[in-house]
Amino acid sequence: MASSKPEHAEKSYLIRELAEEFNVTTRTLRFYEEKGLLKPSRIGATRVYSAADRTRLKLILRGKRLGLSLDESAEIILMYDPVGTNSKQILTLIDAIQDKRLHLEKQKQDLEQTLEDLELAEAKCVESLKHIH
Amino acid sequence: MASSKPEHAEKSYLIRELAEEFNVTTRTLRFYEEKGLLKPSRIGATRVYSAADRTRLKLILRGKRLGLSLDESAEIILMYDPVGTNSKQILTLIDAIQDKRLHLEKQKQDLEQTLEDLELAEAKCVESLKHIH
DNA sequence: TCACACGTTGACGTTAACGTTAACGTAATT
DNA sequence: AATTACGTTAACGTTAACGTCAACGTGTGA
Repeated sequence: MASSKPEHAEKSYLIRELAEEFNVTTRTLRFYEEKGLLKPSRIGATRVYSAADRTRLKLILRGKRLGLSLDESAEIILMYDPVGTNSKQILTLIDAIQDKRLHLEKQKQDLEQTLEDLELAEAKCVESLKHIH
Repeated sequence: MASSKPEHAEKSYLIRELAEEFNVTTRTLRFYEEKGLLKPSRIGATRVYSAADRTRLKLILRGKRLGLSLDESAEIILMYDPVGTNSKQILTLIDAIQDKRLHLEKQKQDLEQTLEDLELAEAKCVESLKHIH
């Protein structure tokens, strides 16, 4: 085989492709890059996103749906892959993770409470419908 | 008893009290009022918040912790007490409630996924600590 | 060759949710 | 009477997360 292409090259994406897939604008992707959340490589000037970039984007957007700021999402993403091999740094990281988890657990409670309330509200609506007729 | 005070007057609050209890600034409370989220009564010029106001504030802040905008929280709060006696309006409301519930259910999934991820990240950290020593 | 679709980098505009400052009134202490 | 502590309105400032130009380069099919 004379081809110079590696057999298992990782999938890569152009800015437009990623934007369409996740339903964000290209401006958004460039903005995330400015903030250091994505670091696509380049071919000439045009950005080329790796599978890892895609995953990070996914996580960012998931964070957004949770109401997290971009910085908070960035923090969390950093927690996912081990940065420091130093044991002191790891301990710090564990602390941070536990903090975040506590916060999210609280959020989960709020969420469940709100869902309950809405369920109740809906039931009341249905009930009042019965009595109208 | 010659007292003119009703025996079971509802509890009321000054702006400072509410602000301190919920750890927000008085500016925030006034801002919420501008947006129509709170409607304290007045004694002269100074605001007097009722128990109902307090509850609404609680709901607003719960919404914030979920990442909702003030407008979204306002919507939800409106869902809690029946506005329209009209059956068409009630049907519309039920729809809106179901929409919101769907959205929150999605958010709950995101949240649980993130919690799982963090749990895993923490476990990895703990593990790597073992191998350092 | 020329339009056209796609990419790029600035740079200014916009909205939400308050913060901050100014300028003032009022009620209780000192 | 003066200070202190609280309240008020009005208005401008700030930050985050993009939107929206403008001005330009690049490849490709008619």
